[in-house]
Amino acid sequence: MAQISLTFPDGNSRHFPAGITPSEVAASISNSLAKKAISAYVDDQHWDLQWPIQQDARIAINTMKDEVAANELARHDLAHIMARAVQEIWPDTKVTIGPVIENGWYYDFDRAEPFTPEDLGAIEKKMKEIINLRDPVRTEIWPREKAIAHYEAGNEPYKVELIEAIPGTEPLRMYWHGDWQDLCRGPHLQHTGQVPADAFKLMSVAGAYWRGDSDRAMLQRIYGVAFTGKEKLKAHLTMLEEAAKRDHRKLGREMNLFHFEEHAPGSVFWHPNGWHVFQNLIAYMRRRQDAVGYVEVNTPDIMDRALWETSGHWFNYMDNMFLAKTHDERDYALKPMNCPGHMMIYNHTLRSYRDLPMKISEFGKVHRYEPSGALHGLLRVRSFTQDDAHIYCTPDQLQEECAKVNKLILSIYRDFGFEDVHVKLSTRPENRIGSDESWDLSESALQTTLEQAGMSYAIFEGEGAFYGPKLEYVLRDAIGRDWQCGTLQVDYNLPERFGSTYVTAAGDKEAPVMLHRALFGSLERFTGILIENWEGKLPFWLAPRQVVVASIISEANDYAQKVTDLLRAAGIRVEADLRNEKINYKVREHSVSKVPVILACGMRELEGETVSMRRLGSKQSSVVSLNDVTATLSDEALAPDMR
RNA sequence: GCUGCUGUAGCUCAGUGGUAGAGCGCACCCUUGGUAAGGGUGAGGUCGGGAGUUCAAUCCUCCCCAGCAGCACCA
Repeated sequence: MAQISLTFPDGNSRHFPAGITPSEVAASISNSLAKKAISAYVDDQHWDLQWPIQQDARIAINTMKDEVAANELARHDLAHIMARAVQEIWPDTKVTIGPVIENGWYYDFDRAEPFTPEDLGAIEKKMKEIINLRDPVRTEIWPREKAIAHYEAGNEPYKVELIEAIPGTEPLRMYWHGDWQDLCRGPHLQHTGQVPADAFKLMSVAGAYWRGDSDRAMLQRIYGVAFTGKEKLKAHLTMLEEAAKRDHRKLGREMNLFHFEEHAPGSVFWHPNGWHVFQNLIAYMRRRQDAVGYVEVNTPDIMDRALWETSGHWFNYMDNMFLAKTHDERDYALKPMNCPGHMMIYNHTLRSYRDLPMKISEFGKVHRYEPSGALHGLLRVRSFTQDDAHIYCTPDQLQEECAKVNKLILSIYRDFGFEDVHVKLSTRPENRIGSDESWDLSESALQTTLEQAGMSYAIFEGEGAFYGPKLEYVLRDAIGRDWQCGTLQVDYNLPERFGSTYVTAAGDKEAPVMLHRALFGSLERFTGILIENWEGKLPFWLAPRQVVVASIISEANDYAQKVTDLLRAAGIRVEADLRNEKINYKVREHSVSKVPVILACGMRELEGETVSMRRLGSKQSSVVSLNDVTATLSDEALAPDMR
C-alpha cells in the first residue's frame, strides 16, 4: 500500500498508509488524543476526522480546546441540527442552505407558515433533544444521479438546484446526523452530543431571497449564535445589549441631536445640538481641504432634465431620483450627485494645463430615493450632505493625486479615532465604458496608492462603477455592521460626456481625468458612526454643549453665572444651570445628556474663586482655580487640526 | 422593494369591543440640598391614517403610511 508522509506542528513527520483518516492518525498517537480529537487541519484545510488523506501533508489534530475549529464545527452541526428539528416539527418545510457565519450560523427554509418567536423556543427545545440523543454523524460521497434522485423523491427542489449548480467534477458529500441527511461540504463533529447544548441560542427569523436574488423566492432565515461555553454566550448577549445602548438613533434622541418624521422618511430634522456637531464637522473639513488646495463651490439642487440626460443619470439612475414637476413645460430633478454641477463649473471657462490639478469641493446636499427597506437612521437616508470634491487632472498627475487623497482621508479618520479602516478596491465590472488601457491605468493608480501606503485591502472584482474603479473606506457601527464612508473613484467617462478639455503645453485640447472623492462620505452617516463609536461621548471640541456650570445653592447662582459668562467670552459653549435642584440631580441629568464637563459652584467655590470640575465618565471632581479653567478648556476646545 | 414584527402622552411602556393608565419628562408649589433621580400638586392623548364589521372599534377585518430586524439594493 502506498505510504504518505504527514508532518505535525512540531515539525516531526511520520509515514502512514495512504487513505488514513485524521481519526486514525490521532489514535496512533494516543488513546486520549483519539478521544479528544474533533477535526484536523490538513494543509491548513479544515478536515473531518472521517475524511481519508491521500497524499503528503501537514496535519494538526484539533480538540475542543482549539476554539476556532470547535466553534466552526459546532456552529455547522447546529445548523444541521436546527434544520432537522424544524423538519421534525414541520415535515412540510423544505431545506435550502445553512452556513456558518460570524458568531453562529443561519439556515434558510421554505415553509408556507411564518416562523414565530414562540416557534424559535420550540425549535430550541427540539434541538436540545436531538443533542441529547448523541446521534452519530457520518458522511458518504454520492454520485450526482443518486443525490438528485434522492432529493427529487424527497421533494426538496432547492437541494436539486444546488446540486445542479455544483460543477460535475466536484464530489457530492452527504452528511447524516442520525437519520437526518443533508448535502454538505463538511467538516462536522462526530456526534450531536458534542455541540454545546447550553451555549447556543436562536436569535431571530427574517426573510432572505433564495440564492440572494430578489427575483426569486423569499425564504425564512433563522439565525443562531453559538460559543464554546455558556459564559461566552452570555458575554456575547451582554455585548449586544451594550451595543444597543450606543445605537445612534437612541442617543440622538437622548442628546437631543435630531429626529425623523413620517412626512419625510429618510430625511433628518437636525436640532440645534446635532446641527452644531454637523457644522463643526464641516468647518473642520473645510479647513483640512483649504490647507491642501481645494476650492469650494456651490451648485443648484434642482436642475433641468437635459443636464441629467447628458450626465447619464436620467436613464441610468432614474429609479433613485426625486423629480420636480413645475407648472411650465420643463422637467427638473433634484440632484442625486454633485458631479454634473461641478462639470458645469469646470466647463464654464477654457482651462489650461496650468490650472490642473483643479480641486472643486462642495458640501452638497443630494437626494436619492433609496428603497424604503434600506433606510436606517442617519446611516442610510434619502437626503444627505456629501463632503464632495472632484479633482480634474492630467493623466500624469493621476497617481499623485490619488495618493494625496488617500493620505488626507487617513489623516482625517485618525483625528476621529479611527485607526483601522477597512479598504475595498472595486475593479472593472462587466458592463463598463472606456478602453481597457484606461481601466488598466486607473485600477493601477488606486492599487499603487494602497501598496505605496503599505495598507491592506480587499479586492472586489467587478464591483467598480461603470465609468471607473473605486476605493471604499469602510467604518463599523456599534454592532459590527459595515458602512462605506469615504470613497475615491477614477472617472474617464464624465469629462468625455460633457466634452471637458484643457489646453496642453503644446496648445492641443485634451480631456482631463476626473477623480470623485468624498472623505466623510456623508455628513449624516459620519455623524451617526461617530455617535456610536464614542457612545455619544463626543470629544470636547465637537460637543454641542461643552460645559454646564451648575450652582449648588442659590446663593452661588450669581457666581455660577459669572463663571458661565467668563467661559462664554472665551469661546466655550457653556450653559448655566441655576435651577432649584440638588446637585445630584443636576449631575445626573447632564451626565445622561453627555455634557463633557460639569463645573459645580457652591459657597466653597465662591469664597475660594474656584470651580469643582467633573469630567463625563469620572466619579471624581477636582478643584480648579478660576484663573486656570478658561485656559485649560480653551485648549481642549480646539479641533485636532488646530492644536 | 421583499419576508416577518411593531405603531397608545415628549420618552419608555401597560391595557380594554362600552371613547384610556404608569414611570420618567414638563408646569406650579414646598424644599437651599456638595457630585448620577428630595417631596407634593397639576397639565398633557382623534390610541399612525382611511375604510369596513358592530348598537358601540384604540381593541376585530381590509387597505395605506411610518418604524424595527434581516434580505435585496447602495454611481
